[in-house]
Amino acid sequence: MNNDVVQFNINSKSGVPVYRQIIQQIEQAILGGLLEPGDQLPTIRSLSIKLKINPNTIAKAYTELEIKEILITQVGRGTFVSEKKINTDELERKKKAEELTANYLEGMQRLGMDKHETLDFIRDFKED
Amino acid sequence: MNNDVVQFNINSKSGVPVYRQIIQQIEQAILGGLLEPGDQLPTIRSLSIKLKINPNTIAKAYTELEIKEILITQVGRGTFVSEKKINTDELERKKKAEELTANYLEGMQRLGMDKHETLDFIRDFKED
Amino acid sequence: MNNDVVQFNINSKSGVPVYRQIIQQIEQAILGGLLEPGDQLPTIRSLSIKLKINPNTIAKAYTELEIKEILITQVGRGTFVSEKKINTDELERKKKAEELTANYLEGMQRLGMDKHETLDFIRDFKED
Amino acid sequence: MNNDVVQFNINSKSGVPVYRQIIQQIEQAILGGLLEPGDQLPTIRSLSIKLKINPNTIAKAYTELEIKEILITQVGRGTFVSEKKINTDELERKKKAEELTANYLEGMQRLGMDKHETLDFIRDFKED
DNA sequence: GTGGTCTAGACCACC
DNA sequence: GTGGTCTAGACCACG
Repeated sequence: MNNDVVQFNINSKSGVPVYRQIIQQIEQAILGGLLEPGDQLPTIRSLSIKLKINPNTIAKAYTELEIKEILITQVGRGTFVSEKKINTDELERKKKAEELTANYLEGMQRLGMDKHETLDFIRDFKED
Repeated sequence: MNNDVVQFNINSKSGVPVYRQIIQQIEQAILGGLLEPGDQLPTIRSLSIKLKINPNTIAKAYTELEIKEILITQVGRGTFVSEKKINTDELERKKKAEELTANYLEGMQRLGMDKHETLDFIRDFKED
Repeated sequence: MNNDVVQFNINSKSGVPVYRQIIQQIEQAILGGLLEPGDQLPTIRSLSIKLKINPNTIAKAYTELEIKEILITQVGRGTFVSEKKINTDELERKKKAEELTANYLEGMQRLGMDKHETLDFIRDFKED
Repeated sequence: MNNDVVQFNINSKSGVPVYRQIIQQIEQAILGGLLEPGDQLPTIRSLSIKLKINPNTIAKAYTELEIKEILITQVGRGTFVSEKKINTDELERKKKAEELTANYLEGMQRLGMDKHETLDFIRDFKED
């Protein structure tokens, strides 16, 4: 069995708090359907080892998502995607995608590329 | 003359320090050619009013860019893009673009869109 | 000026997490009108000294209330009662009072006092 | 015979450990005379089903009360209130009642009700 | 094994 | 001065 549905990608130099990067990536994974209601998330300890991050930092991310009722945690069992508040609706997803895209296009524009050039750049971009 | 070549876009909720966002956006603008050696930057006061940000924060960004010799401040005249260290070289620019793009594609993938769908999404995306 | 509108009363032996006691008492104070929108809460450091508790524990309580949009924090200024989501409505207050009362009456009943005896007990109870 | 003399009331969200809530409520029931020396307690299994709680948790509560010599377990027969150490003395009971009452009145005060209003509130309070 | 609480302490961002 | 982030480590509750 493989819990690694979410490929966490932490950039500790970006200035974005690590715990916030985790929150964002979990939220995106839920919106994108990678994580579905009832799915178990990696345990705090396993993720902390994998990402080489202090367990408390992972816990902080999970806790915030629990307060928002996006995750549910059961001590002794693990942390799961909430069955209730599934914001998987298409609108929310589109909104997040637009936000990401707007930010991205702005960044590329500052680097001197308009939308057309950016599209070309992505097309030539090697997927890792 | 118009100082508003750079369209600053500050997100105070992102967790990225504001001064760092300013630095990054100025650097990108220089790399992208929007700002050229000798160009004047907005004064601290005007930018602080426009972005509704504490002047100290703008000053901190400018100071850091001065230390990097990317900007030069001439007392009583203003702050300018340095003639010296222009990192406009194509490689640096491409590297930044690749970083931005990789992050972006990862985010979109988590939202359930592959490269092809993302390209479609950008094409349909209305520029603000 | 006196910030001590809320008389925090922490019982570290009760088994209820300290940070949760703080949360509960702040929520009650807001519902009861002791704390009003815009009011500043004691700073993390001052409260941590007063209650002889680690600042992180206070911060954890404030953070949870911020996620719930009950408090707003401005770094460098302090933490304040949110202007927006004021749950001061009478219904919410009554609900909390009923919860408290039900718990209390159950406890007294287990100690062998019915409602009538409990009312007598309260009447004779010396306020400290 | 009816074992349901004690109306257990577990709140798993309160932060108070479940096993501690059970202990407290049994102790209160003994102090209040609801449970008398020699009375049988519900079996671990039946209580775990009724309260939807892990049997280990019930066992932990009973064990701790055995250590305190408040309960006695007779293998194959069940768990009983000890004949020996009955802390039914009036002073102990009054102390517990005062503690409960002080906490309660503080909570109500934070919700904006003084002793008089609280008495009215209890009078109008419908017993479940 | 799981997550939760709390402490102590370092460093950062912002006013 | 304010709060925020992160680490390290101890101990607890629960399965």
